[in-house]
Amino acid sequence: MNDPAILETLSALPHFHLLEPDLRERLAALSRSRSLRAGEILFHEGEACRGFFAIRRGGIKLYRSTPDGREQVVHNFHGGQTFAEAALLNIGHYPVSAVATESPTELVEIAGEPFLRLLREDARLAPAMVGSLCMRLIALVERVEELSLIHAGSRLARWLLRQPSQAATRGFRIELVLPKKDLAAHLSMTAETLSRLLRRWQDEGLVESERGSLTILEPDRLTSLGEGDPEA
Amino acid sequence: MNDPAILETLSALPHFHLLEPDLRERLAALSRSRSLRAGEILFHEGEACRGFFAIRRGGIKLYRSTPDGREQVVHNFHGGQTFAEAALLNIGHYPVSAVATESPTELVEIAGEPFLRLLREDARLAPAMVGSLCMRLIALVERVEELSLIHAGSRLARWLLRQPSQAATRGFRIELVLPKKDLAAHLSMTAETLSRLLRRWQDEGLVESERGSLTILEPDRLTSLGEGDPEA
DNA sequence: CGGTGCGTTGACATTTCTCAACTGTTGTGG
DNA sequence: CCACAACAGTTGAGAAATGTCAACGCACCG
Repeated sequence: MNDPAILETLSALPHFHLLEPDLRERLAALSRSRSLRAGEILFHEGEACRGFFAIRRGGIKLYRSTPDGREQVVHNFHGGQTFAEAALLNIGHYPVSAVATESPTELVEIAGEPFLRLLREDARLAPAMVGSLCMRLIALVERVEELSLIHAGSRLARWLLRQPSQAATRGFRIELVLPKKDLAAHLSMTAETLSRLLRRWQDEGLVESERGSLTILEPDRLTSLGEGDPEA
Repeated sequence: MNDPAILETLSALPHFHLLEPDLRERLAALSRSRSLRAGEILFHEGEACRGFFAIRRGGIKLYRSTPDGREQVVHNFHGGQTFAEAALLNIGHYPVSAVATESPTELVEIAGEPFLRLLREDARLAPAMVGSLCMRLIALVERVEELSLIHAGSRLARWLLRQPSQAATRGFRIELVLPKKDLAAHLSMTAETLSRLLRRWQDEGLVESERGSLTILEPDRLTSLGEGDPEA
């Protein structure tokens, strides 16, 4: 329970990394570690919200099940990210389901009621959260813009250019944290369409597509693809 | 400086409209009006953050200059929206540049340092902002879900069901605040596709489509359309 | 070695976009 | 009051993008 790793994980979060140590320790005191294997369910859509979560390692997929058995991915979270704060702070239940996507996936769960109490009692906590919520908002707005693009190629180009990338020999290399089929779902297209897009761009020398990574060779042409439909 | 319109503008913001009047007045006291013409720069990327902004009328474009001299549009804001909170609350400098896109563009600037002080001193302010930021987060997440749907019909059905509607004789009537072509763009489809969808649904007795309003006649079938692709 | 899951490719069906023409409304100026 | 332009909305025909289904290769893992 009193895992020092909890404190460490919390300290690294955008929500809390500006907090004074004593406050971080009070947060750690109302948190606990959880470990899941790939496929294990963390919570179900509609469940009462008992707390929110920070990811130490692994990944969590938020999804909603449709009546016809398909599932719609709402978001994927990875190490260093938090989720379900909004559920806790506003609506009191989880609006989506959450499942671990990797083995192991290690989480810190911050208990809901005690956290809300702390939020009311200590005036330093809320301002810190305001800041990090703003960051999340900005990221989501960018996602909306991206999804609003009509052409699958534009959406992919935009996504590629927004990824933090490491310089490589001839271009920018992007390590994929998702399998390509999940990337396709994230971009609201089928795995086949993504595959064909990447193949065409590779043939044209725009990108290099490998298993687990993508390399951007001609950022400028990608930018124009991302901006409009000209497709050239 | 002591423009009553400032108080009015601030009161209409989601961030602040639940605040007690005395607190709103303290906010107004540390705010000032600004007016720009199209093309005027509000702030430059990298500049120290002096405050954040609410738009009274007009528009603001946030953009980033790329090394090769081109500019990448990050977002466009319009009346009733706020921006640059994240810069103030989190990183201390503007990560993008901002320019007015219309003449005139009228803003309220909330001074950064005094605002942060007020945020620390008055414990009512931050929780209010956390609440409204969470609401925006949830709304955006729903929008992302909506846009993630592959079929145009699903997106439209979901949108229709999310609108606040007034009961009418036989169904729920939705007053359109946008022209249909703008609604189509919002749903990431063309005006023609929207028109054909509405015509088909009207022929099938699902909805009633008029200029300026839509009426939902069979919410249940719309729900199933919005949930999956069965299209029946 | 066989199984499982990701990624690719091909053939085909469907949706959706594009382009163009047409209608009806609204607003403007003579 | 009418003619006319401007614009939203509709409709049709054909093209293009994208989804669906099915088969296959390839890596990883027990």
